[in-house]
Amino acid sequence: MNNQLASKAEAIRMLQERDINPTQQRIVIAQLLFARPQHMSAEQVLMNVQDSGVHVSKATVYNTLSLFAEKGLVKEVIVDPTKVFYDSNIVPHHHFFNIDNGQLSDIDDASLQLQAMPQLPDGTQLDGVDVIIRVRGQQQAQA
Amino acid sequence: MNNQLASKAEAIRMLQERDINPTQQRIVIAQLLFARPQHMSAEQVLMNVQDSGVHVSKATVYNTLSLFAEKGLVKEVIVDPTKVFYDSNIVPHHHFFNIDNGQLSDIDDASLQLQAMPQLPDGTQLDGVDVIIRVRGQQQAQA
DNA sequence: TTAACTCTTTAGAAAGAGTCTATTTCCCAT
DNA sequence: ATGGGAAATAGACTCTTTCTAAAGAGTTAA
Ligand SMILES: [Mn+2]
Ligand SMILES: [Mn+2]
Ligand SMILES: [Zn+2]
Ligand SMILES: [Zn+2]
Repeated sequence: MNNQLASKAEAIRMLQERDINPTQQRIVIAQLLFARPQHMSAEQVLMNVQDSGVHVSKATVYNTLSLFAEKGLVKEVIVDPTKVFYDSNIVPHHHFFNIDNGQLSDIDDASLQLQAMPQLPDGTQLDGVDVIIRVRGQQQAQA
Repeated sequence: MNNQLASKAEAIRMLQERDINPTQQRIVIAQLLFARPQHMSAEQVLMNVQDSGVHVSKATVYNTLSLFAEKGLVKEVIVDPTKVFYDSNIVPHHHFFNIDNGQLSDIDDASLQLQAMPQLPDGTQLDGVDVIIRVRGQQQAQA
């Protein structure tokens, strides 16, 4: 249903652009994530990579996702108290989160703007703004 | 530093208003939470209640916080991947989250408005909107 | 070629938040 | 007092994430 991967060459290029040593495991995880803009949990990454025949350990998946987030290749989305989502779409945008089925989806950036940025607490700098619109309804998760 | 409790009578009244049977444990947790608007984790609630001399189990703290959330007495704030915060301020408002020290603070509601509500995904209803402004800086957590 | 070195990966143990279960306790109506 | 439903409890358990100690890969230097 979702088996397309980004090319190996493209994955390597993306890693090198961010000064990430393109190891086998990092390449295959990048090919999976950057096949298209998507939201994946660590467990989904692990299962998808293993299904593709490459052996990657759980620790490496976590290490790699953290590294990618640190280097700005993916963005962590904190919205479900039970797990972190990694977003391969790093264009600034916000999210719908369906609390009935756990589905996370992007909000068209044009359709949501903040009126103004509030003054930040003293001595702090802006890191980012996350808007989550929680919705209910639709079928339960189909996984 | 933070020992004031809401009165027992007030706590009981708040519980009864929401059709919650005012048991000993629920009353003392309510006295703690509603002493003032604040954000607490389950663990903080457990420790504070136990410090006050009342014996309450971990399971009861979780059950009670879930019940309060379900009944609308508190609001869950999902912002830190390692734990849920319970907000005793249920007036609609948004949050600053300091990723360096884990501090959660309220944004004055007047200073942050959404320009418009995007169209929701088909077949879904609005549950709520959470805006989190992540900031960096200041000392690490003082706990 | 081998040795040394650094970086990465790995299995599995460990940590921590949250949930579940079986039992006991509490509270109230009779 | 007693019976019964609701709530609380200890502690086992689950699940995500992190840590640890050891093995592997790749690179450079002799
Ligand atoms: Mn959790
Ligand atoms: Mn976690
Ligand atoms: Zn997204
Ligand atoms: Zn708040």
